[in-house]
Amino acid sequence: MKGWEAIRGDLRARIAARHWPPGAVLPTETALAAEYGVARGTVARALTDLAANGLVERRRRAGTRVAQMPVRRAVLAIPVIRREVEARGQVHGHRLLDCRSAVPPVAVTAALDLPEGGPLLHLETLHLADGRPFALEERWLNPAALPSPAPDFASVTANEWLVATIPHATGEIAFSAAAASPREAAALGVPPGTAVFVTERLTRTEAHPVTWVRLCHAPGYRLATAL
Amino acid sequence: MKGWEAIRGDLRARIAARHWPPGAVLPTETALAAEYGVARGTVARALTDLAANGLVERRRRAGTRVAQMPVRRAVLAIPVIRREVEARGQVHGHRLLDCRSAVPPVAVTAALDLPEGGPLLHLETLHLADGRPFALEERWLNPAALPSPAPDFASVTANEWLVATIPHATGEIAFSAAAASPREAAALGVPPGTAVFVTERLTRTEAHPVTWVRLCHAPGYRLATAL
DNA sequence: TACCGTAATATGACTACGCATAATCGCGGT
DNA sequence: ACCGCGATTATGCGTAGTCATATTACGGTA
Repeated sequence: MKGWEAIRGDLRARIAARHWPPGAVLPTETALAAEYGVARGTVARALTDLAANGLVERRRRAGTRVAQMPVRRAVLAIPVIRREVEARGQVHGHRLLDCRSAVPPVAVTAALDLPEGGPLLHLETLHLADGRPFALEERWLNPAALPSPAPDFASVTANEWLVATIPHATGEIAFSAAAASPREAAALGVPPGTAVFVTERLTRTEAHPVTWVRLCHAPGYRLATAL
Repeated sequence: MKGWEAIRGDLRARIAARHWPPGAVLPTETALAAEYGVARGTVARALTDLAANGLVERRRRAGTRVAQMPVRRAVLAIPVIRREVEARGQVHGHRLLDCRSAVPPVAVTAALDLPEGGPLLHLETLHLADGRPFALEERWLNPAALPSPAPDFASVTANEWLVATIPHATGEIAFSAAAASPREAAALGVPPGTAVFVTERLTRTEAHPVTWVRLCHAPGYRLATAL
């Protein structure tokens, strides 16, 4: 390896080896640039990257110092479900269990910041991996945010259709554990009350709230990442 | 706002507004630089940042194109438990339930990449929020990775002691849902079989595997973040 | 028409500047 | 000893240019 990534790597190693202990100020960009024989900008890139990863803290004039209690950041990739299944070497399938306009629970309208009582499009989809239940998706879609006509959600999952159609939206995501409701248990083919991993996601564009989803994963699901 | 962040924002907005639909190639850095009246490097920074966030894909010669199916990245901050409890406005406490040398299950030695049969330090800690059970921590520590003497884990949680002592380690983290074992249920004060949120973490330095932890969170726990 | 080598070109990386900004340091006065 | 203000200085950001590299497009040849 070479270039600014090599410098980043070397700095990482020296920090890990406590060459600069936590809290210590490390040399200035200029000094490091001289040491590595590169331009200041190159060292700055490496340091900026380390700062972005929380390994060091940088303040103007104060210099760069090794973080004392680094808050670990885990970057989770949240792919489309089909990708997730395919990444496990399985075949993805899905069945649309329900698709109609209905009035959502207050919790949903509140989360979406929509007036109470307005009907939303309700979808219920069962995702399959190699033909076996993988996750149950319950989704409320804001019709005002959808182009018309709405697509055929039996052939394309709402999940994929949304990322393709309204790709660049913001939102929140939350993970929790819950006991499977009778309905969820039946769909997933597990005993009621089984512990299931739940993902709840909220999506909105600048203009509209778009969708609220609850994904109920079949037992055995793990969300893993390096940190 | 101004500078490269303004350009990034404008590009984001134009992408969101489908000025460049997904899959479209956007103008060259040179063209954009001319349009915004800045140097190429400035536009490059904005584009590089967008690419890092998965909004666009960049390839040499091929140009920059809007991502078709952006993989959303959620950045989770994994704080020390005390911080997590205090962030909820509660008081953190902990009780050391167990602390002794023992031979861990094979799953643990395998995960830590240690020879089977070697004894590790086993800790069991109950974390409290406002005096009520918050999470049960089961931890196996590699004695070879610890400075001696080992600290008094009754007064400092292993969690905090480790981030302070061995701050810059790598590892993996995984989240799942499980039914509380009788022991876990008793410690958390819930019925056995209750669905609990489980965090498993593996930590190692360059020199040694350090620790394996399983955190069993009390019902109601949610791991949330913006995306 | 099919194939292959070469030229053109867009991004990636780096250098060497300069100015802006924010902290800190230190000097001087009280 | 304490306080305040200006000088100093390290990072942050931007510009302009060079070289490297990957990939495409094009044109010539079989």
